Amino acid sequence: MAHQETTTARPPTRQKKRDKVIDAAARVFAERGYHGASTQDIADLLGMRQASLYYYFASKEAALEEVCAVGATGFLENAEDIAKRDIAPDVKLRALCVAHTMPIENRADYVKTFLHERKWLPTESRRRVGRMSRRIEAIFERVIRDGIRNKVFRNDLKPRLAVLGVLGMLNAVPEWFDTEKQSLSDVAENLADLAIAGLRG
Amino acid sequence: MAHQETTTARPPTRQKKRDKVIDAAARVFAERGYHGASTQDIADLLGMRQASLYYYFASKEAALEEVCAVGATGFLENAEDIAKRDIAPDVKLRALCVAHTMPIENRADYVKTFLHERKWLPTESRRRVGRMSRRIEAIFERVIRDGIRNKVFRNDLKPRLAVLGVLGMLNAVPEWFDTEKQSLSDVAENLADLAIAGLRG
Amino acid sequence: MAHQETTTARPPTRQKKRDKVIDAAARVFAERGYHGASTQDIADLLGMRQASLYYYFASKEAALEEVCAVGATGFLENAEDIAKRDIAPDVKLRALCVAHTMPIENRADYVKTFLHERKWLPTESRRRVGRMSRRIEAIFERVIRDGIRNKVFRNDLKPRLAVLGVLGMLNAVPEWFDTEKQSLSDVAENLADLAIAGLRG
Amino acid sequence: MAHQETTTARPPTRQKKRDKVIDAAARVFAERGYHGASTQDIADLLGMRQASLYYYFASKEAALEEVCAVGATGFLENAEDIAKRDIAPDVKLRALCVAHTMPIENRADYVKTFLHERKWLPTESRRRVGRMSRRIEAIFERVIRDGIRNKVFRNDLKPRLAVLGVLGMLNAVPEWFDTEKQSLSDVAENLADLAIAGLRG
DNA sequence: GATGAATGAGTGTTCATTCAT
DNA sequence: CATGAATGAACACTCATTCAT
Repeated sequence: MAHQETTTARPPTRQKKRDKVIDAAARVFAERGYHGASTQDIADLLGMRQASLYYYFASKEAALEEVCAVGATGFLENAEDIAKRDIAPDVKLRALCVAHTMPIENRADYVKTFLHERKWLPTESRRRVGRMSRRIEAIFERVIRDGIRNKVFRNDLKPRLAVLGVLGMLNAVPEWFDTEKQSLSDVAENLADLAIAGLRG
Repeated sequence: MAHQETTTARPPTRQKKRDKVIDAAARVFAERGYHGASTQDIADLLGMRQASLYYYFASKEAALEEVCAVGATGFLENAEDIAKRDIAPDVKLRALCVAHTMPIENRADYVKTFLHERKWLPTESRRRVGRMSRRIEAIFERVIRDGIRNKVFRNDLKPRLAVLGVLGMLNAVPEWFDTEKQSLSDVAENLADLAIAGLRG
Repeated sequence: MAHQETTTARPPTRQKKRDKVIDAAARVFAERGYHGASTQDIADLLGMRQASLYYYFASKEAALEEVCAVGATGFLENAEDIAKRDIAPDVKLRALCVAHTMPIENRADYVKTFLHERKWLPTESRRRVGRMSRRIEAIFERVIRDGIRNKVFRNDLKPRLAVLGVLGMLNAVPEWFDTEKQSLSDVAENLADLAIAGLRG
Repeated sequence: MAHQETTTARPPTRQKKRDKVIDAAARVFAERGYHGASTQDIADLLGMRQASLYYYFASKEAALEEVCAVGATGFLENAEDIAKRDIAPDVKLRALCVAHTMPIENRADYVKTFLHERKWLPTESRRRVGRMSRRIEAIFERVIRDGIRNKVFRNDLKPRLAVLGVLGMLNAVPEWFDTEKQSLSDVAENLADLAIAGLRG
């Protein structure tokens, strides 16, 4: 598997290699922060020379944007999928909460980078990534408003604030979660309980 | 602790100036992140030359530790004060939540730096600051356990997880809070409601 | 000389493409200077990949030499042609001056590169190109000496100095000449007037 | 003289050192061209580390602008001085020509850099330097127009073109002038003769 | 107290060139 | 013919830190 690169199968190689480079960038950005990470660190992780990275991305900033975009997309796709379902607001919110923790396991580095490092992006790309963030928040806000209207949630809630509270709670997970000590789905269910109970009042 | 040598000593001047330097460091670390901040940035903010900073702190890392310590202390002092009171667990938790948001307004830069940048401290000092973090968490955990025992909170709660959920929610506040658009005490009360309702179930 | 191998050979395609490559190099060298030009710039102009250029020239330096040689040849051929004619020195000088400005219009990039960038050639090829320069100067010097002998020009002239003066004046043209604002032949006649009047005294 | 730096005299040291740095930059830019020159080359010439240069200038571009400005000023000051004199146009033009060659001897590196490298300056500073160039040309143009009006010069002259011709001739001097083989003032007089004779017709 | 001067190490990035395909 | 991939060397520039004054 490791050295099939030279096999007859050509198509995968190119994109696969690029993915590996972005993977390495995500890992290094997640571990050391954007400014604390050097392109040399990324190259080391790949066993490449630093200059060779520039064959795969135009700049460190471009790599950061790509990593952040992947991180945001991980959240968004799940959320948009669930948003479409025709289910009760509290059930939907639980699904959203659980889904929101999932990328933390299989895309941890992308998620961490998206959450903590996107602020260092240059204005232009920060806005692009910011738009994705707002779409995620909008999905949560909609389900909360629906819940209030349906009397599933308290009517003294401030929806925007509730969103920020719930997402704050969920987004903190990658900072303390440890695969070896906990089951992510357990954690997710427990936090969803907390959130839903909090909104029901 | 290390730098209290001059605290009680000569009047204001010496210490006052030192505080301003640390203030500037806190501001710059909060705004640009530890690795994104240069000592030049700090000097600029003070109208000093970069080299002069070293009269006030031994290294950039030392400045970071001091800022983080102040940030943590802001949380800790309030929390320990409340912990001692003899009040019902839910009332106490509300007080803790509200108190935990307070430093966000008057010590925003220290708090942000403590929350986001302490991870870049060298092992030794990271541990020192980490110990303070754990004391804060311990205070929250105790009140939650008390609440469960007193049947004020649900008994299916996992206390540690609940703590991390609540603190995640609260610690996210500085990322989105905007003094000009909201009242911090309103926000604090609303989030406390969310937390307590979440734990009551 | 070196690259005439393919000249008379197979029809256009091969040589034509090669000419385009050298054309692009000339343009880029003229616009950005040899050191400020990258092979990538040349490739961009051709819609090629950078690596493909090396099929057409052995190195950036080799391309520079070729461009310079073409530039020098443009001057030389005209001058040698005129030198052979049996006409009065002042008439001949006028013809030389006018001819010397011609390549500025149809070979501007080659001429500019020859004039300004040949100094960056490695010793060996710089000498080859330098020899052509000196042949051009020699032609001008001969006609001036003839003019002095024939009393068409002042006899207090220092021929070498006069050559350098006249050529300095003419070689500066590409720096300020603008096809859209002036007619090159007008300019040429006027400068020739200046030169001849200067030599006549 | 070389190692008086440590003597009791303080004032000179600071500015003197800065001047030496710019001197070195001028020399390196003149010899290798802006793009062919590395800041390392400049540092080597000074026996400094490359990083230390940045204590004296903000960027390579800033150094280039400063060198060019000095080069232009060398021309301008002389020319403006002469322009004010109340003398016949042909006499004045001779003085201008002679003066224009002077900086070639004592400020050769600055002059060469101004003439050949100013085109690589970023737009903003290129304009600043360009304005100085135009002031020089304007002084030459004025004296030529005066000469035409006074019938000292031919009335079929195109003043702008004549300026460019004369300046082209003079500005080429640094490319071939060799202190050891010629006397600059001889050269200057001879070229002035050429110019004036050319304009008289 | 504060600073001017300097520096070593490292930063992201560019570039001419090579070579297997 | 042409290119994708890679690289070593160099590049301008930044930075935390030091130290004599």
